[in-house]
Amino acid sequence: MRKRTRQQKVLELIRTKRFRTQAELVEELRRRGIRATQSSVSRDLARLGAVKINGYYTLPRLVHPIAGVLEILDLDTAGDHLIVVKTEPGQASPVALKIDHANFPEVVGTVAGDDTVFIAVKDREAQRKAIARISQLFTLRPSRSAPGATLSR
Amino acid sequence: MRKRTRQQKVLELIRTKRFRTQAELVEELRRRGIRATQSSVSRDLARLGAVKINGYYTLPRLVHPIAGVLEILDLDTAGDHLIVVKTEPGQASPVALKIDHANFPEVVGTVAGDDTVFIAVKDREAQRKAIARISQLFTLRPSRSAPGATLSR
DNA sequence: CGAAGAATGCAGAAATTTTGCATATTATGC
DNA sequence: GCATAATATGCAAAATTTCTGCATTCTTCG
Repeated sequence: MRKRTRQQKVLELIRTKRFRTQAELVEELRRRGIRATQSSVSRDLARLGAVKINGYYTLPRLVHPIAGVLEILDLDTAGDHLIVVKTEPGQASPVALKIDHANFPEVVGTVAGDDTVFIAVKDREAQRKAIARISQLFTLRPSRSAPGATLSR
Repeated sequence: MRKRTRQQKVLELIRTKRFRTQAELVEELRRRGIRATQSSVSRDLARLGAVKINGYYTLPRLVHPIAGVLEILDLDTAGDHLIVVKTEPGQASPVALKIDHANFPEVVGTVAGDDTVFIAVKDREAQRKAIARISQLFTLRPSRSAPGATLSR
């Protein structure tokens, strides 16, 4: 799909460079062979949760966790029916609990280990929706690992 | 969507009447204004987890002939390779243990959280059989959520 | 207020899912 | 074992959903 690669690139770009406007991003994307419009970039940024800070687009990273707001370190998929969430050691249970409590219709069930939560979903569509919902529930604090691989959609 | 209403009707039908063949179901659906083919009904039944018991299509989750000591609250699937069982808090382990102990050939492995068990199976066929077997092992005590709500996609 | 930047309704394009047909595979009765 | 009924499935077309760009409106900030 086109959207995925573009979003991935957008992610990578705003992580490595500074962009003041969406037009600049469009320009840079084009330069890298990805044709896109401002509308799409606008929607991408929204979906990625990027915001303009000090005039530049940034992925918000919380330095200090807000009390009551749980952090997750990573969010990824395995096949169409699983979502895997990584947390700090010992945080898997509270995270799973919060997901359970949210009672999303897309979520079939969760299992928590120490720093990992497995979330079973019906199908890819449910997976997609669940990811969207879950990422709303927590603050994502990306670790040093492979950039972008886990944020896109 | 067409699929949803049809599946809903199929669900309702096999709950209220007895159907020996998919052709009968097709006929009954047609009578109620829903045009469908055997192929679709076949796929619906698979998706709904219905199985033929004693020559009639039945929803295994509505069948609990043998009363076990342990209770489960819900039994659902995610894809072809997972079965998800919900239990009361803290009951996941004993439930998983019992499943393990039963040593069903269809069950590849289980993981228990606090109130959820993931059960890995080889394929859809194994999944179906495992569901039938597992639901025999326990008493199903459905919570107050809409019946079937979790079965129809 | 005015201009630049960003968001959004909408219609067409693209991608995904569903469906029915034809047919393969499996179950059933004899 | 067959013969046959019943069910499952590969495939291409149809239906549905999602995405995209354009045009336009809404926001922001000087």
